[in-house]
Amino acid sequence: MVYTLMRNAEFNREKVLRSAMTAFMFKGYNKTSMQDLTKATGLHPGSIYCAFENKRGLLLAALEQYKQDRNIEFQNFFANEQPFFTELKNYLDNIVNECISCDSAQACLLIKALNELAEQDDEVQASISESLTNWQTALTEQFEQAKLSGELKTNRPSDHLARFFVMGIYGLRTFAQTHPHADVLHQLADQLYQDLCV
Amino acid sequence: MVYTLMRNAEFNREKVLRSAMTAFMFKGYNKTSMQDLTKATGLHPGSIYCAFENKRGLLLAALEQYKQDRNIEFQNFFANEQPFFTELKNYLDNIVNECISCDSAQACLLIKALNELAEQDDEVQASISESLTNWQTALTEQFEQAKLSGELKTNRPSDHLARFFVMGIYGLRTFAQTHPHADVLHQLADQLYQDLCV
DNA sequence: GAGTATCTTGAATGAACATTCAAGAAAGAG
DNA sequence: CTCTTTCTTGAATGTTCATTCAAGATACTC
Repeated sequence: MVYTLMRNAEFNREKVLRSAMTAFMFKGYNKTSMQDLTKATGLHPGSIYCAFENKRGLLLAALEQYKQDRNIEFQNFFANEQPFFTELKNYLDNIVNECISCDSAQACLLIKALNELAEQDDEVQASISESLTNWQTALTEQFEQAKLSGELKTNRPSDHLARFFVMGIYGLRTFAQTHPHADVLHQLADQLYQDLCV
Repeated sequence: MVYTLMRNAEFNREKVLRSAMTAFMFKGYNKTSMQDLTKATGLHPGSIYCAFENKRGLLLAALEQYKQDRNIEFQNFFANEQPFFTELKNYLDNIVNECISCDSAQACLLIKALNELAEQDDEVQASISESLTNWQTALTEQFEQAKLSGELKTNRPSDHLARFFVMGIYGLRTFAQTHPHADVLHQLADQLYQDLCV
């Protein structure tokens, strides 16, 4: 008797991870209890521990899923179907709107978790830093491409531009948490855009 | 028999609040236990509850103390004893060095608590937002003064300059948590400075 | 020095928490 | 249909936490 094919877990891993993501974004990692997570994911404690080892493992898995989802979103914004400046502006506008919404589900899990856990957990810190660095690199490539195509004229190196842009977005997201008027956020984003693209 | 003058609390309020500040900055509000706080402050639970109502009250008091301490620091940096550009550069350099140190005691409690608690606690959010707005206003005044004295030549309004500077610092502090090379932080701060003062 | 109002102490309390585990359900193989 | 493996379930566990409170210590008034 050889048993090769056995039962699979019944839940949808992506769905579960996206529910966990929103739960973590809503209350932060520490304030999100296992009870919150069982409610959000629909999984029972045992299933979570079986699939993800523990609460921290669920966070790490959710971070991976988040990273993947945001990557796909990024590729859609920079599909090279429109002029670079238009694509960059749309991308930034989207972030500004997420900020304005004040909806925790539209925040950035990476930044949120980084701020909460960077000093507490080296592995989480490393995972997040890597994702953010990849994002920064992807932006660098976009700036570089725009320079090569002649759309972007500047003597500043592409990686400096990407870095500054990233810093601006970190700042924007924190600024948004002081609940400023939407105009203020638009103006700040616009200034960031001008600083990079003129 | 009229008893007017009674015993005072024996602890030094400022010292206690500064200890609490560092404890909160080290682990964040939620992860800092009352046990951590009794160790850090040297106070017994009962004393803390008597003086500050509860853990949250201690945070609110610590935030007030932090705000006051940072205000004094700000006044020292902008004492009008040196050219505006020098003072601004020194101020920014100081922040960059705090970022480079990776010492949680040198982080910004306001930003840290804002990121952790903004969505959870309206009163804490309001207290922090007010402090940060005051800081921004103080910066606006410095830019305005520099324009009046002819040191700063720009057609951008002072409050826009201050806002952008503040956003940059929020961004810088988050960026620092990804542990970049010190040069990168210096370069980012320099670019922020250039963008405002040219 | 006696009396009293106030502050200090830290063990006790109960709630909330992450995690475990044994019993039950389900599905593929023969 | 039966057996075995795997997954699911959720109550039980032990820990940690914020908070309380009654007993003790202290300093001021008269």
